[in-house]
Amino acid sequence: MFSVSAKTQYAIRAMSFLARNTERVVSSAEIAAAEQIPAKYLEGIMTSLKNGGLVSGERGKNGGYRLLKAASDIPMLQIVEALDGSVMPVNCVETPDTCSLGCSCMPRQFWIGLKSTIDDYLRDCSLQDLVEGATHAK
Amino acid sequence: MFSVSAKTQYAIRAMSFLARNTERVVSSAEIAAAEQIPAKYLEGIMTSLKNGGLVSGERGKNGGYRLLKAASDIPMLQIVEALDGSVMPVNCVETPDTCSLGCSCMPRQFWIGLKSTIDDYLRDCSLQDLVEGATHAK
DNA sequence: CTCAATTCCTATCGGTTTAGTTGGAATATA
DNA sequence: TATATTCCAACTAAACCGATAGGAATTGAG
Ligand code: FES
Ligand code: FES
Repeated sequence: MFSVSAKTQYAIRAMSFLARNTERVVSSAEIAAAEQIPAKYLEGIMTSLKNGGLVSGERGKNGGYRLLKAASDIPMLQIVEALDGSVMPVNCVETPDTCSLGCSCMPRQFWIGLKSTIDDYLRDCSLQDLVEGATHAK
Repeated sequence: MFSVSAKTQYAIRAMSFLARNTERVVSSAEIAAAEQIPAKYLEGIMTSLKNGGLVSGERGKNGGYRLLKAASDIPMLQIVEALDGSVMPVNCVETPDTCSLGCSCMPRQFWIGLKSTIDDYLRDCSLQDLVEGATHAK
């Protein structure tokens, strides 16, 4: 339960690779090779990261990607949301009318609390923290 | 992302119904009607809850289910795990050799931290808390 | 200008999971 | 015996996921 998609895991590895190579532009193919990610699959992931405002994509020969911000300014939450959308235990957290038992039923607060707990954890950890291995030392 | 299955949501509603009717034995059909859950589907869910040691199932006419413990002694985590298995962001949290980049790579600690954050939240909230609506007031 | 390297877009595919149904066996009560 | 119930197993339709395929658009190098 609550499993993280392969896509998101790939994205994190790719981002961490970029964080370790900030001085240059890195091609999707190079990342794929280094991090053992299916090359064609990674292309789509990189586009999502770009659309999420996390990396810049430079097309054409010698093109590639680079981080748009310092790794310490990139909360893990942002990476996760760029790929899988926002953390959302149940639909009715955002749209209460989705619940078949009517708006704001009992469990709703419980899910809202869970969402904010997860969000907080993911927000408090930056890409830099992850790269340094200090992921849980807040 | 991190969405909760319909099965688990149904299970929680069913459990909360039982928590509000502790004095008697309640049939699966009655729960289904009250909580608007597909009756036949709920049967399977109730069996899982029974196998998880949360409810007792009494067969035959006038049979049904009841909570095996006081609602205040049932952490939400236990309900969730009875249905969807344990909270597990990525495989390698349990089995490190699953990681294609070798054991205990960088992101691993990050996922372990996330898992324990989620587990803690789900453990600290009891079925009783949920029924009372005091889900996040720890 | 041409070629190669690259991002970017769209479609498709096989596999797995999920939500739900069907049908019925076992069990208990009256 | 009839009925209400849990319990068990197979099945289905739809959605989702990881991955692949093919190619258009863009850019730099020669
Ligand atoms: S408002 Fe979400 S379960 Fe009712
Ligand atoms: S040990 Fe899990 S991603 Fe490497």
